[in-house]
Amino acid sequence: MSQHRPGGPNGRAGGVPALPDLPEATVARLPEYLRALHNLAEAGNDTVSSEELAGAAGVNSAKLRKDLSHLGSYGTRGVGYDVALLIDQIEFTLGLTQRRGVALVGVGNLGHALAGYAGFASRGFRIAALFDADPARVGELINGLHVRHISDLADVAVAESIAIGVIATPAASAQDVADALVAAGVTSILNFAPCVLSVPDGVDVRKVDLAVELQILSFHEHRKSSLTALPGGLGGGPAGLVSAAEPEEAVGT
Amino acid sequence: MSQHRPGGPNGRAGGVPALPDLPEATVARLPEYLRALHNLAEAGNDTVSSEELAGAAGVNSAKLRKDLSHLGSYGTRGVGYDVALLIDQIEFTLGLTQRRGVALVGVGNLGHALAGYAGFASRGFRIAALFDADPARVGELINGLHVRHISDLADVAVAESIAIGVIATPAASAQDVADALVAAGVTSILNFAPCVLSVPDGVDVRKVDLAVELQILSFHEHRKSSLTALPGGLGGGPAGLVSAAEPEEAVGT
DNA sequence: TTTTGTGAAACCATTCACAGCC
DNA sequence: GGCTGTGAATGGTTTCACAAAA
Repeated sequence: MSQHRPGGPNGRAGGVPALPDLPEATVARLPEYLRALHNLAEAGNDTVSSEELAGAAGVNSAKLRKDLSHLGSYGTRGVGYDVALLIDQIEFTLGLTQRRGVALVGVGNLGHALAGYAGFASRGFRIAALFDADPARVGELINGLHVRHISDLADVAVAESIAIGVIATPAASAQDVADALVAAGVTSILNFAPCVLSVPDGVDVRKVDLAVELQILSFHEHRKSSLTALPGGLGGGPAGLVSAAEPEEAVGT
Repeated sequence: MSQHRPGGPNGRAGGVPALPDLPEATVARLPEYLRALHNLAEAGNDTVSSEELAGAAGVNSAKLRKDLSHLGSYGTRGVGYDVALLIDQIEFTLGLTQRRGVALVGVGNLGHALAGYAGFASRGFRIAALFDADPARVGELINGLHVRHISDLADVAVAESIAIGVIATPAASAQDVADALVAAGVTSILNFAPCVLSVPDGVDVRKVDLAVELQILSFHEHRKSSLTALPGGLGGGPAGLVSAAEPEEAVGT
């Protein structure tokens, strides 16, 4: 599987620059750079150095530069990066120049919150439809959208040109929902249910499991607390505030 | 890197096996194995092969075996792993044998949902206190807990022996909240606000950004749709259901 | 024979350090 | 002089393939 397509050196004249395929690790960081850049732009910065931008995104500058170099980047030596230009570059790369439609399935506790999350709209997505399997919830109005029954999924997905499905159901129904999404032509799924989904090749699934995040933190807590018992000590106490002041100003959600 | 502590084969009789430090990638997968194991146990399995367990956890078996070998694992050649034993091992490693207290700050849209999320309680955590900066919300009863003002954080953190803080506030206040958590002695933070936090050494931060997940999916959508335009084609259509049947049965949340 | 545990190989990601350009 | 872009070095992760154990 190793090599990418041979087509190679992407300095093509005309249209689309034919997406060089980026390392996954880089892709996962681009959204973070984008957020930091938007903050900088709002604060009135025209250019930014790799050092500054890296700081605002929480990475080191070498990594940032290497990441950006993969996009065939647009920096100027001795100066830095043009903020506006870089925003455009990254938004194009992430496919955010078209606002993608998202279907949210499961309007329970979490689904309800996601449906109301302003961060989606403000970062390039449009929640286009809400679904639930429970007939009692169908018709409910959430954030300006009516909840529809999941059996309507296929019709709505086409009509609203849904690209991405978000599953916020209990684990027991998640696979059925995934099957329905795939059958409706959805090829990207964000899964909040704590279970593994199986989907055909060509469909991407990303999983977010809130309890897993806590468990990972728990591991480190566990390790830290057993270290304090050790000879070397490592300074056990609550460690007075050190937090370096940050340019990061943050737009409201 | 290769070798763990020289003390090696940890069939020690008495006390704590003194945590070998695991690769981060392994730590991040243990919770997934644990979930799969709980499902298997509920389904009545006593033992499981690496192949089966890997399938249920969505990884390949070589990776699973290497991960488990880092815990000085307890498999039997020719047979597989003892499910109950492995559950204990992983729970111990993750520090889940003690139920950790969690403070949740910010009871807006998302915070509200997190406060009601049953998955936390069922997987080793106890939401011990809710906080908000908005006086209008203080006193509100959510899922059996009263919302308290954030100025009480330090007192409550000690009284309830809070180990982990969850930030579900807007980005603009997240750094202040993080500072307050750190000052109160919290050394692990799960941050849902879309911003970078700076914290002293020794404090762990994990970040979950819902919009970032969608943006990563968007990238792959973008790539897929530009590939369909290419000569090779790669089979563009919605691809009929292939989803292999899975043992995965899933406990309700 | 089945299945684990693990060296060795391959792969991917991060960091270093500096040449090249502004 | 300052800063980007990038080869080369390093370090971590995944995969392979098989010896050893039950």
